[in-house]
Amino acid sequence: MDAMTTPRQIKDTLYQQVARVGKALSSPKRLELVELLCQGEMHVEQLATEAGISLKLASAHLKELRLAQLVAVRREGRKVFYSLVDDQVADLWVSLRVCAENRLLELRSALSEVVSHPHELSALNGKSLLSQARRGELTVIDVRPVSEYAQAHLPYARSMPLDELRQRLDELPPERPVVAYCRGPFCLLAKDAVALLARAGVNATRLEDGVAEWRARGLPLAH
Amino acid sequence: MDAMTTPRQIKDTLYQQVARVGKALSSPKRLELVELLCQGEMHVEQLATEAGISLKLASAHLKELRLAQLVAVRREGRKVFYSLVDDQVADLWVSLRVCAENRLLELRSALSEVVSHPHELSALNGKSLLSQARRGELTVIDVRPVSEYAQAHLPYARSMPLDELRQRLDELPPERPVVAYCRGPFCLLAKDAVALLARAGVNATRLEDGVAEWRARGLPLAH
DNA sequence: CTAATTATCTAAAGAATATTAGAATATAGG
DNA sequence: CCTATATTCTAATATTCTTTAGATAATTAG
Repeated sequence: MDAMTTPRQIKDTLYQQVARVGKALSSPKRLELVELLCQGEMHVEQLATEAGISLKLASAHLKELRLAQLVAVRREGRKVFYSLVDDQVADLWVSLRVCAENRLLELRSALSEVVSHPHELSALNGKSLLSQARRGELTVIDVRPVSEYAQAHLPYARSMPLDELRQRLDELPPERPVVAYCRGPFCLLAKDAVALLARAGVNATRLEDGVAEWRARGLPLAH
Repeated sequence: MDAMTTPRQIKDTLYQQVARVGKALSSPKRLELVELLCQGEMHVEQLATEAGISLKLASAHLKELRLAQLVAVRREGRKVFYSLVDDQVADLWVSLRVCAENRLLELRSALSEVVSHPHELSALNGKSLLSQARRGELTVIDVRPVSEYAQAHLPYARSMPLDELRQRLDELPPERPVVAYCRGPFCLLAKDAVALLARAGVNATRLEDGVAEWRARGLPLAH
């Protein structure tokens, strides 16, 4: 079998290989796993729970991602941790999502249920948000689980996981606007946080970006 | 049917929509069609011939791309022309390819048969190539079919399709190095052109970039 | 109108994928 | 060594995707 001799065979091989990556990104559940991994490394059970699927199915999907070389595995005791191979994969996810958003109307209407309503911080003012946070003119809170905050977060952000937020309201500097962010535009945590804060009388807005979007814009992260 | 109420349902819808784009990019043949469309609009028969598939199959794949909103259709007489919806799609293709190249060893070894051997112009020196071409220190030739050159090409490039090259060797300024490019790293045209030129005693090198890669680098194109 | 060209649609076979359940493997702790 | 835990592997089924062939539709030329 002397494969790979004709131009056609060479080309077929090339596109086939790229399609392996495309195929890895062709399943909704796998995309959700990739987005979770953009937040940092997680073990299989965490991933399965967050994505709302069985541990076995999560394992199968992660295997696919591993075959496409998009994720790396690390065993620690009984737990197996997955992580993105590098930031390029996170960027690819962001590009794919943005491309889909810009094109598919159905996606936009579904997204409107998450982002819902106006006065979200448009993604563009990242730098001004950064300088306002630095000057202490507003409080940036990261409402994801602490483990994700610990791996990477926006500069000047403090960790206030959604499920602790209610009890920790007094930690917020009074009379100062709050900006909450979570895993990205598809994540519901920040939306819930903003609703909770609003009910408590706090002036709160949501930043749609998560760490992956932030980094894809070329903005710095803290660790 | 009051779908789309629970958070889980909303999320599923979102990832499903993005997966539609991922799925469109999960087939080798569709990727090849996308790369061809990066060169400009083409009708179905052209696409089928270039990709080495039947007209029917090409039509079916193009339908998939249309459903994912990646391509647009235009009818002109009996011919149906397809084109990329916008440059963002071309950028996505380039990102996907680069991501795959950086990750999959098999792809790199297959690619080495196309790019083969050393002294290719590394992609990075695009700007210096541009200024050398402007000063007339080297001749840049576009060896793709004229129709593709006509839609977009590198600045200072002249059209010298591969199948006319042999007869038109005398058009090349003598004693000046030639740089040939084609549709991108996966395309064989420029490689063949360089081989042909070398046999004719011309100092020729290949530029791996095609117009999509060139534009994705933020460099200007001519029309 | 008819014939020829170009492309899409429909249907069907075969290949590949998603999902689930049960068995197997690796590790930690007793 | 034995047990519990965390995960992967295997096998099976339902679904979806790719590909081909035949029928159909749209357009142009005569």
